[in-house]
Amino acid sequence: MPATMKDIARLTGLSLATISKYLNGGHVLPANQRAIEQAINQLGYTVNSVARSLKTRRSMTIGVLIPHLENVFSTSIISELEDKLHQVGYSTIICDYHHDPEMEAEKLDFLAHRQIDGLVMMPLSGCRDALVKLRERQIPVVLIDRPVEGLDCDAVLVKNRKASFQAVSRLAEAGHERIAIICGPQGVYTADERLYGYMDALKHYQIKLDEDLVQYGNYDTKSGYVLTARLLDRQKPPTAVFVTNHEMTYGSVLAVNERDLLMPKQLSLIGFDHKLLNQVLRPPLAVVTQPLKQIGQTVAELLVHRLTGINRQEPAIIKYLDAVWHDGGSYGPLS
Amino acid sequence: MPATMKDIARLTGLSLATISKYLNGGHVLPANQRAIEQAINQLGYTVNSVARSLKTRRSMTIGVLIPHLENVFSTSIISELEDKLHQVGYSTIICDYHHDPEMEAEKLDFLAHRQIDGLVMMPLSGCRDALVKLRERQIPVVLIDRPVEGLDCDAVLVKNRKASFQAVSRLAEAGHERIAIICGPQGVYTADERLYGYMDALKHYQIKLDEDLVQYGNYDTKSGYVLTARLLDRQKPPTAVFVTNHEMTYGSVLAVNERDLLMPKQLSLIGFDHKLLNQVLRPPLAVVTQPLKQIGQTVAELLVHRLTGINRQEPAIIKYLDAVWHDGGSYGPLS
DNA sequence: CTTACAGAGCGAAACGTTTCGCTCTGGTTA
DNA sequence: TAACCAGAGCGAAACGTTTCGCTCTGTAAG
Repeated sequence: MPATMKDIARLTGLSLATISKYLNGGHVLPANQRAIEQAINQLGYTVNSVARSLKTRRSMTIGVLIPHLENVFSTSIISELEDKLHQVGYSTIICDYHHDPEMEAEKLDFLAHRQIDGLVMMPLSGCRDALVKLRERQIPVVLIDRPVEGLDCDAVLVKNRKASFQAVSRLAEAGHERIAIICGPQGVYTADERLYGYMDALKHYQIKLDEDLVQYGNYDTKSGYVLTARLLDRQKPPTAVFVTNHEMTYGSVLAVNERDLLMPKQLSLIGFDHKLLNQVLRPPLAVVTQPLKQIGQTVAELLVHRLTGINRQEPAIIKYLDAVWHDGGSYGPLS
Repeated sequence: MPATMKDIARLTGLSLATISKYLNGGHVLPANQRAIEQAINQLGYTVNSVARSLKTRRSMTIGVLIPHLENVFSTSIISELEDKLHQVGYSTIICDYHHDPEMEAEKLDFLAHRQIDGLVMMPLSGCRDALVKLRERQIPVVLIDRPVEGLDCDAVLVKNRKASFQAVSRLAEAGHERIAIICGPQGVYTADERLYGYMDALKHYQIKLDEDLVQYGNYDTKSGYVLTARLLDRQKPPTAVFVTNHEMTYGSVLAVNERDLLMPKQLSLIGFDHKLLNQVLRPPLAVVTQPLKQIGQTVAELLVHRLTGINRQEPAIIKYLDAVWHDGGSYGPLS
């Protein structure tokens, strides 16, 4: 059995209170310090963090609930976040809900039962009630990517509308008037914002909106592939396509490759978040990416601020971060 | 403050023992069941898992220590593992050590202090002593990818030697005699195995080993790029290259693309693990991949077996899984 | 010399749940 | 009717740490 503080007490003749005081930075006489340290080394004692958590009412654990762990968007953020949390002594419980609303609710419930000190979440759908309950318990919540209506908590969001506007502007400036967009699902905050940015750009460049060029996918590879194929196989295909997330960008490239279409001569394509395709394809795919490391850092800062602050009742903070443009040769003038 | 079992006891007039018995599946009279359930609903009671962990000496938490969260190899496995653990009530603490041996040791120590019930780890280097201590505490450990010398614990490994043999055999069968390999660091189990498989194939096809065609990288994108460039820029470059991990494969493709070399006419290239390049590039890059989902499942099975088994002293189990071949047009006959 | 105060250590209780062993009750069997 | 047994509930203690309030001691100041 692992040594407990009682074993240290027996070996040193000191009280539990003194040993605890020493371990937690209190002042203890030098001779007692040495005796405690020697006993710790001798017995290989480590604090039982569970017992500590029970008494202090802090588990030193943060729950992180994400829609898909294999998504680069998720992993870059979590990697950054886990480091930052570790630096201040927190452990990170990971839960992947695989884009499934029921699993989202199930794993949120699971985390809520775990005495987490805080929650980081990329929400998908209607978990507002469960989140409100967490907030009632003064558990800090930081949302990533999309806010939850009616929930007063911190969030780190990307300026998706602006990013989309800028990407589509590139296509418009290259002379394209038949610019298609492959959106995410209607009603999803990020998808809506990216669509609005597209519309903003069309309006700005006085290009008439053609509803047939607006396709709604599920933010997965397959819908990127299928919708791109559908657009390209039309009698009157678009001359340019803007794809609005990482997975659909990949699917789109698959469909383009399958038809051996040359970019930018035969089709202009701009993707989202898929930085690898910006670097591997010839010509490089132009992509607009979310600043993943910065998101992770910002989330960590917000959360740590809440966890370590005296007054946890400050108003919610919403941070908007700019996307990053990675130019490439996948779009150009009409030919 | 969240309701405790004492609040339920007050409301129902029942003892803590009865309530606990009910919550943990024991038999309680129907009238008492109803009273307890009603009180739980009324007060929004949830079990304090920290208190439960202290008493039961089980945290229901598994530590997962990996070298790089942004690596697809890691995320696929963890995604699978997290699901399986969740299904049996365990939470998954993630720790990313960024290929840094000191951080590996630090985060292993961090996890060891966390009363984890088990550990899953992709080891990098000399953490044997810390792992031995965990094993002494009867904490199940499952290693992924590489064993640790002198450590008696479960492991899930891929037949890297065989995978390498098979990939290089393809190049040999296509007639190549100047086949280069970009290995990982010497002394790293997987790197050594993949090199041995290369050597086995050369021997099998009676191709003389040319040490200049054996390059040692650091299993990162940069070394894949640099070493491929070095090989290709020689006066007498290899006609074929086998790159032995995901990141170096990507780096290699970057170097090939930069020189506008055509595959397979000017160079035959086979990669490792980078399934995306198998699907996106034209022609598709031939790759041999590790069966990530299967690894995750196997790890979870081993661990759950240890966690739920009566006799935790069974001999260590080492599972070897076959790699998967994804054919592509990136290699072919000499031209 | 006496008083006051600060430093140091300690005992006891608490955190919220689980579990063991005891007691009681009701039903069944002889 | 009496004895036995199983089911049900309960009280108390335990898990390992933290923290509060009390006591003691030594030093400095009046």
